[in-house]
Amino acid sequence: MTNADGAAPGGPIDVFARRPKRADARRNYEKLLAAAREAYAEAGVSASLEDIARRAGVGIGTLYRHFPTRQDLFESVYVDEVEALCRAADELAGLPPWAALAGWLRRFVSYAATKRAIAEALNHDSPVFATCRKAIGDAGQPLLRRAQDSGDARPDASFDDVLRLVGGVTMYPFADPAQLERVLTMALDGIRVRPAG
Amino acid sequence: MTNADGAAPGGPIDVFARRPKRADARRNYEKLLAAAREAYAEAGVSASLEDIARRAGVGIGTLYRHFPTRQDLFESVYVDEVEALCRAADELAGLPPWAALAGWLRRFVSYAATKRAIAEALNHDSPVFATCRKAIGDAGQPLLRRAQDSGDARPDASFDDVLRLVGGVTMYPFADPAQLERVLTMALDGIRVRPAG
DNA sequence: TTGCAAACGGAGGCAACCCTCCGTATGGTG
DNA sequence: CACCATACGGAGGGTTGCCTCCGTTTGCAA
Repeated sequence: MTNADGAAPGGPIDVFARRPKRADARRNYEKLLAAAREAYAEAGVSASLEDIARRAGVGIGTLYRHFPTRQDLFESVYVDEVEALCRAADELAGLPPWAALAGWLRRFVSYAATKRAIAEALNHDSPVFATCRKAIGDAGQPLLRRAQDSGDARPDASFDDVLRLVGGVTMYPFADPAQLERVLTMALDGIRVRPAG
Repeated sequence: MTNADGAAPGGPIDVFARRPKRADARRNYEKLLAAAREAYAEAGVSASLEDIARRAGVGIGTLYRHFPTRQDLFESVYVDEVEALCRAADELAGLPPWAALAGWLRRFVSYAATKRAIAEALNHDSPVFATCRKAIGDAGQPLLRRAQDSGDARPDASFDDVLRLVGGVTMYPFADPAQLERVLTMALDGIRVRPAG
């Protein structure tokens, strides 16, 4: 699923074709991505670009060369996250239907929890976001369908419904992990078909 | 529960003692609150103060006289919302346990939906927020307890758990009201005790 | 080693926002 | 009506962030 040459059609989301080739450029590119991830987690989408460059230890000019617009930087970070999420779906595919769905949704939560900022920007429409949403759907939908076919998940829930419910849960950080667990359980119970007896 | 003189102990949250007395001042005060509500809904907590003054049709100086800090303005708007929410709990008290709880939670959602900004700030600690959180608890807790006593709501859920679950649902606006309804139903189902057969 | 395309850093001009200060206007009371 | 405490508006100084531009540095291929 990961192929050596970064440009294979149908491979990872195509934004990656952009990754620079020269050694120093590439190094800075990665540093910027990491710094941005950090800054978004702390300050939300409105994190200052100059702060990001500072964190990365590069000049502001370098940031702009790699990511001409704020949106470009944001999208690149986002794409990374989405890829990880999609990979998780593959890994869970072997489990029984409900376990696979629940496991993936938990993963979804932990991804959304650290990256509040990501959710904030999901509205903005851009081809990249559209692609990513589709990628998430392709990864998660089969899990939901399977859980519905096996009678575990309620048949009237759409994939989007489920993401909204589960994604909302961790909109704000939980001080107590046990509470996250309780709330998440309630959410999953809301998705599950009620047992007959 | 609402008393004519604004300063009675145990009456509405005491921030309101601050409301100005002169007619023009009072008018501007209200215009600023309304403008801020609007701005927060559109731009989140980081809405520009100058924009708020502009919307209200008053000078920036006037804004600062009434609300010396950003926090002051924010809190005043917030307190208004919380009061409405508390009033709703009283009004619903006559219904059967589950209906009362579910009704209040729906109200809670609609309050949170328009005011994304409010949720954003729930973390910040300040005496006013603490008071408001307590007021919300005082209003809603009894509804939950009653629904738990009657066997409708799951006994292992804390009030805070419930608010998190339901509040998260509408973190992002729903284009389709029917979807909001579906998702909300799932959330409420997660809170409800599963019927025995 | 050498040469140059590619990449780097950050100064600087511009815009938005924050908040203070003060001269002007006005509601309400005597 | 006249007075003044109260309230008003917005100019202006300071800060921060955005983004462009260009002189300097560096990877790498020949």
